[in-house]
Amino acid sequence: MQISNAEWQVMKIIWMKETMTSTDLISVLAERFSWSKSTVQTLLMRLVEKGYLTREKVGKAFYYQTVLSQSEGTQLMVKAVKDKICSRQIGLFLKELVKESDFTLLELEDLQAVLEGKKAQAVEKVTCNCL
Amino acid sequence: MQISNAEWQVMKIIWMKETMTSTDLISVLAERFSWSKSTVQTLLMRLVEKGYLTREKVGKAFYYQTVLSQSEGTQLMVKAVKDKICSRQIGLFLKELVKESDFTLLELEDLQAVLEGKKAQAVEKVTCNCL
DNA sequence: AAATGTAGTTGACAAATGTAAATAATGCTG
DNA sequence: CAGCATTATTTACATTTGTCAACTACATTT
Repeated sequence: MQISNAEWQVMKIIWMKETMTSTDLISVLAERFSWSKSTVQTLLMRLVEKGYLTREKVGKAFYYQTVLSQSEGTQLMVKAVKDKICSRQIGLFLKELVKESDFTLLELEDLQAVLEGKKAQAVEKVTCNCL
Repeated sequence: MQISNAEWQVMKIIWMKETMTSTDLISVLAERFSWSKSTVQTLLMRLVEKGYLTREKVGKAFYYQTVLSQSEGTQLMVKAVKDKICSRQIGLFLKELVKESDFTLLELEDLQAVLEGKKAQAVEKVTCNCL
């Protein structure tokens, strides 16, 4: 079961805060996308049904927390990308994404190290995975 | 207008070959996903309507070619990812994607260079773009 | 020309997604 | 406790997406 575009936005916010009440979510998302409260509730409902969130009642309001961790979410995104673009485009994809993003020095070094490690398994020519 | 999952699969194939007849597409996609010919035709039709493909009749069959180039497609994917995951996760995302992919030595060096260049703009802490 | 094959067009339909109004339930306040 | 305010549930509906079968038009073969 997939996480839709709108649902990703909800997940992102909750990951930021660990746990949140629907009221908070509603106000954040109304701010960011002018979604109505019903819209947010629907999205929350669906995410719970899909098993990506749980909620528990504390007082009058529900508190939502993620079942899927943020890094698991990131993994899913990795899979989705690998599924949609040709393996030969991954290099370009990475390059563009790097260009358009910010990193700490630590991250950059970490990534460089990973790339360095990859050199041992460097390939003559990347095999296309879509033919 | 978005490119759906199934539509990406079609685009991928056409990008591989520059131009293809629906018959070829149908056989490739039947092979890969057991889609029926109608399914493929529908997808082609939708992609043409969305303006991502054009077609021209040569003899009895249509030849489909992309309007959106493959690298433009990759750019779209970059945007989509940036939109869906928090900027703080990009580092992890890249790392995982690199781990799970193959590269030529040239690509690896190219990427390392890009990262090297990024160091000049390294940031103390990546700012979260979703709060 | 009639029959047969090929390719393309229409129409369909269920599920998923985006979006929200209306209604109900629950807890707080006077 | 009655009424108000707040929060949650139901219902709704238009689009988009995944999947096709049925039907039509064009080309080819007896």
